Amino acid sequence: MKEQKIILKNIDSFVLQDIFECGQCFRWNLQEDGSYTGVFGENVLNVKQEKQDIIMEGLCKNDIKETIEEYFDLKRDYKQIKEKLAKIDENMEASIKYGQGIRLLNQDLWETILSFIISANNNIPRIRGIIERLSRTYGNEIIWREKKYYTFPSAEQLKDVTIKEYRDLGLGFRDKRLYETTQMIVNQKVDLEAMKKNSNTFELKEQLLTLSGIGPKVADCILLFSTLKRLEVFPIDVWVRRVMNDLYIQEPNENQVSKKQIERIATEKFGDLAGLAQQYLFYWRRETG
DNA sequence: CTGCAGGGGTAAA
DNA sequence: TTTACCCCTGCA
Repeated sequence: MKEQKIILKNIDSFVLQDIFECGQCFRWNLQEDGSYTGVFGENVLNVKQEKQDIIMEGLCKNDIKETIEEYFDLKRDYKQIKEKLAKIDENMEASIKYGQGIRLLNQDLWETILSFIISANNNIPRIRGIIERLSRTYGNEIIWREKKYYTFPSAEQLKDVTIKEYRDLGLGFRDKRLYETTQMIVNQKVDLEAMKKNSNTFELKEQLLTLSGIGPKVADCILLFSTLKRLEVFPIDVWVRRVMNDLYIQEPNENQVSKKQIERIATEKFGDLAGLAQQYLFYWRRETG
């Protein structure tokens, strides 16, 4: 672990608020100066934007350049993707204009699995609080610039945590789900390392669905927001249902619209970029009402 | 002040 | 296909 710094100049498609507030992550905190500080893996990082420059500094386990290239998905050409999606219709054009700085983070698979189990039927402030307490209680402490930070606890670190302890942490009915999923992963009923090498998206989703607390929506979020990075999946939550119905279906009661129907339209319109289209539409709709 | 709906769904009936 | 679910917040 050593203090490192990197400055990205003239980088395209990179806006802090878009990246950190678009719903894909829960551990990046807005600072008073407009920068964000977060913990991912063993790293603590502060990211700020000054004119055209993105300045990143913090404690990194490995080389900061490689670390952030991977985490912030810097090798992907978002400009090209956005141009392609914007041509589809005026809705996509508007949503991309709004969230033009979005990048889909490559987040640790294990952390993403637990985070999105916690997210089920929950609101963002509470999700963030739970994850913070979980890290503070069971993760490793890192001190940077005289402040304490905590890594997200590993499966091994959570292996002996009881359902009651989760409940006391404020997890509510998700206590059992966290416990069961952790046991399944520790006992290799689901092999995360094998999943990272699996190229079959359908198989990956099937495996995720065997874990407690993971249904179709959470599975898709994990496929999209973790290092698995499947851009073709299309997580459907209340906001996506709403925006898709308003734009493309116009059923008076949006709850009547089936997921199958939404998925079919998403695949037809957005193809293998459905996941990114979902993120632009979701962020646009949730932030602008 | 109390009551209640609803929130980035899932599991069980 | 429907319903309960832990906890917090906003609002009647």
